[in-house]
Amino acid sequence: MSSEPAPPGFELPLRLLFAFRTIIDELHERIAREGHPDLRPMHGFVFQAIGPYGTTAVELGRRLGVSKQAAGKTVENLEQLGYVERGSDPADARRKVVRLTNRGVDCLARSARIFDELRAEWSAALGEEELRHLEDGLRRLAPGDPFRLDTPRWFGSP
Amino acid sequence: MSSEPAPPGFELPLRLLFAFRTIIDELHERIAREGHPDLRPMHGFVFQAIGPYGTTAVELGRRLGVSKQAAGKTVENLEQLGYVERGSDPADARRKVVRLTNRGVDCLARSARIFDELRAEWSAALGEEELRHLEDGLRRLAPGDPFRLDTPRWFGSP
DNA sequence: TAATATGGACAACGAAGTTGTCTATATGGT
DNA sequence: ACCATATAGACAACTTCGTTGTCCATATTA
Repeated sequence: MSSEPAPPGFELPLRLLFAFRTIIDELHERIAREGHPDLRPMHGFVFQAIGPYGTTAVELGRRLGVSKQAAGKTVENLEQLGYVERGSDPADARRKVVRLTNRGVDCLARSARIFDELRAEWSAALGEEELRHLEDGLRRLAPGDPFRLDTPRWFGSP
Repeated sequence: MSSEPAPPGFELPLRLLFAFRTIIDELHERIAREGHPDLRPMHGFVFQAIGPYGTTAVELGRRLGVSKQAAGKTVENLEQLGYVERGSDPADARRKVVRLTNRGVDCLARSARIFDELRAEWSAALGEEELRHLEDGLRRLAPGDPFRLDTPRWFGSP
């Protein structure tokens, strides 16, 4: 039993969002300094969704929770920025496989490293024990694969 | 020292976002069942930003971290939905005060109640002690007022 | 009183999603 | 082998929601 009153319920979601933003903004800032200034916040996650072996626009759309057209546009953008390239699949003439370029792989690697660094900083600030508690709590509160980041859709219109 | 290896750094932000989405989706679902089906996810926060005494579009934009024009459009939408109304300020003929209608107040009250209910459910699932730890950790990791939810802008384009 | 600052409206634009439609290619049942 | 169906991708039109730029009315201040 805690003697102090519980905070209002709306604080928790705001804190969650704010903490998320803080991490992503920080990542974005650092990766911009490392030679990727034209990346948008969610691109790192798109790279993760593409993966090292490539995928197709349709599959990417499924993973990200958006339409295949939207995924196609994202791919087009990333292609113009030089992060991905499209090739044809010899086994299926319909498919066009999206793969990371060297620049894309570089970005993905840097992003992973910076995420680890950020986590290490949080661990130092909070204590590793406490941070694991936090992660564990989040896992229990919202179980499942958090990878479908279909935020645009749900943050957008009905 | 923990003997198990730390999870990859990118898991934490995904968990944060996922937990946030879970709460907001749940709120949205419940408040739709209580007579507010046309509310979009962030409208509850907009109501909070308007507050019980009303505000102006410019001030609302400042609070939400968007341009005054964007805030004005949001107000227009909410006005058409019957959640807010605009009146003139006798003390300043330039200002048009945005106030919640009865329907808006009802929605705000329900939203606050549901947020509290959701927090209570999380408290039951996790233990109040643990939940407070979690909230406290988030406060320490991302200190400051989390109310500026300028996600649209930062999730959008550069 | 004149210069500046502020609130609000209108227009044009951009980013990123959506649905709908079309073509090309695989796949599977008869 | 063939036709029906399913899938991948491209293109177009539209919506939503943000942006900047401009303009006017009203306060505020030098």
